[in-house]
Amino acid sequence: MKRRATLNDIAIRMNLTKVSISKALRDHPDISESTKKKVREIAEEIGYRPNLIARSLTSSRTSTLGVVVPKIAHNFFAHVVAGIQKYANARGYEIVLTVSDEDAELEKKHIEALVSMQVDGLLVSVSMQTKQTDVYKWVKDLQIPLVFFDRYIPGLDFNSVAIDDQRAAKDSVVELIKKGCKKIAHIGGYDHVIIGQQRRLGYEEALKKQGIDPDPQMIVLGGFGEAAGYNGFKELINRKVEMDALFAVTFPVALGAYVAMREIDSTLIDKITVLAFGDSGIRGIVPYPQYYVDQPGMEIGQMATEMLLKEINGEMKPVGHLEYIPTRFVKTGWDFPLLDF
Amino acid sequence: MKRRATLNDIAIRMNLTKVSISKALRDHPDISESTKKKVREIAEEIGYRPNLIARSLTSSRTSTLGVVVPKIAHNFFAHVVAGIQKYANARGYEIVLTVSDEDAELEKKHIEALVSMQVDGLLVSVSMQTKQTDVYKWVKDLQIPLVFFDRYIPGLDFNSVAIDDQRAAKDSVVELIKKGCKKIAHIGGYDHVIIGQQRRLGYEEALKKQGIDPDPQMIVLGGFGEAAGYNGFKELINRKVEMDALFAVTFPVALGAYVAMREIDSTLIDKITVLAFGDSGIRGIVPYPQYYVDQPGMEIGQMATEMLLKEINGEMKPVGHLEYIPTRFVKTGWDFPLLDF
DNA sequence: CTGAAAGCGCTTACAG
DNA sequence: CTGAAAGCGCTTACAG
Repeated sequence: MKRRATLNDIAIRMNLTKVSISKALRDHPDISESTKKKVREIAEEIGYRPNLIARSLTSSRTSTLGVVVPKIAHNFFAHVVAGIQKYANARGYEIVLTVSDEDAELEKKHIEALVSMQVDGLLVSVSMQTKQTDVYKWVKDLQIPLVFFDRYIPGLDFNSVAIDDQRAAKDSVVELIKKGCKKIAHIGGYDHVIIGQQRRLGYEEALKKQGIDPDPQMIVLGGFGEAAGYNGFKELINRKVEMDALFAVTFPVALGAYVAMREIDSTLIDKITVLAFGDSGIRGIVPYPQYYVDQPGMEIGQMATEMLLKEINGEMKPVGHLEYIPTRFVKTGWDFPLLDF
Repeated sequence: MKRRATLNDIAIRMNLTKVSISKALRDHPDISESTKKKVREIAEEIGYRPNLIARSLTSSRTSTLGVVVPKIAHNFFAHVVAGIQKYANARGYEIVLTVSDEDAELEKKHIEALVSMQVDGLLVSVSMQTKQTDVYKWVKDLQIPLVFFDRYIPGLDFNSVAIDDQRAAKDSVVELIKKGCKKIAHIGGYDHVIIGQQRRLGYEEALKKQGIDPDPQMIVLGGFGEAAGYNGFKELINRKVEMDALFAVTFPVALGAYVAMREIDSTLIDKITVLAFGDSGIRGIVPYPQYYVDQPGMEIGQMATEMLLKEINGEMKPVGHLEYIPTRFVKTGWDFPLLDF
């Protein structure tokens, strides 16, 4: 095995000390151009790469960001991570990615591990189960920059980036009403999960604004996944609710509802106009759901990273600022730009 | 700011040296149970967490794996990363995730950065443009364990995990023929990209096996994205090719083909049986493509990580072994287990 | 423009 | 069972 080259290897060959080599390589003004040139040549020749671990120990910076997501194999979070990567890499940071799998305990462990790794900052989207905030208070004590994205914990003075769920829900449901839908049911998440609550509130607000009294019979709460959508739709049918439209809290919920419709009476699929939060991730061959709220994952990731780097560089303070990224109300259509990978 | 606690802080409080504290915390047999207990209590009390950077510098292990993927916001790679995470975390490793964006230069830079970070091993899926193998030879020289997944470079003696593209293509096309399809066109990738070549070869092999002579007119090569599918299908129509089935090299290619069909004559959508590599990632409301080859991303990620850890632990040698993960030929259907997030 | 000294927080190997 | 010594590869702060 080739032992990895160190500063000293270059120093010996040049009859200098490692201090000078270190400076030369970092383009420090102390060193003459001719020396720098020579150093770079030899470094190249022997394949020298700085040991970032050693550098981090002295500089107390790792140029590394810790990320915690609830899931990675989900279209939305995959896009957020893509946005984080893009922004961070362009600025010389690498990403340590961890997945909590919606488990508050795992989330805590990952944050502790990332702090132990001395990441320069943290980007986290909390799991749906997270109620304890001890870890976050500990992170705050240590003054480690942290920015929440998508799912945040209010009241801890961390900055956050998210979409304005309540407003997006309200505006979209208003659009639906304007397009002629009169009886809009809602299959929602849970009220103890912030996005579930806000989307339900937005839905009710929209109805009221349009002079419709929200009917508790038309609302089913129960989760964010396919099963929740399936069970929710069956429950609406059990209750003999009449509807011409359905507002689903997430795309998987809409999907579950479609499965239920197909089971009950497949003509319902074209009779009920569905609005869901989140893109299916596939366009062009599926005309359902008819409308959706586009959640710009990339932009959320980029903005969160931008804010985090500002905190790291002392250009921004953690003051509990919540930055909203605008969403779009989209009709599922056939014309869209073709992507070439 | 609370300065982070170090071994020495505990040592001073206990009138011991940091060496003993280090041993106690690592449960070294040298230390008495009572001392260990006391050390752990104080560590807990003052919120001590080991500085992994310092530990890595002495132990020359980081418990960190470097990952390079061409894309992250793609269903398949997101699943691979999920599999890597799951397996690695369970064994005490963290993941540094990088994205090459299909750019060979970026891929190289990321690998260099990961090596500088002293990762214990590398998991990489090469970009489609990668032709230069210098970096990989350099990694080999340094004896850093590396396992390729999905997209590999043969001939460098690294182990790899992938699906058997040729065989999966062949078996699936044979199935299609058995189901009655007689004129199967193919929209393929490029021959210089290994998966493109293998899938085309499998397609031709299947036809021959079933006594059909492959017709070059029925094959269009041109990429792996939506645009390639769109243009490919138009080209087939230009050539006045008659077909009752289409084998698309990827799901996006199938999607692009569907867009073209809708433009040309939407009844084609039900007349042409489409087989694609890769799941749409959404089930239940889309009956298209009618068949697909399921690529088990999770399992690929897990197996690659398992092999990498074996190399790191000296239980496996890099000998150019290529491990195939089985795929499944699936009919797109309505019944599937409902996921609850 | 170059270098000697000190240290980052930890572990390893050796001694008692 | 406990500790003194040395060092991982680098950077910082100071001196010349």
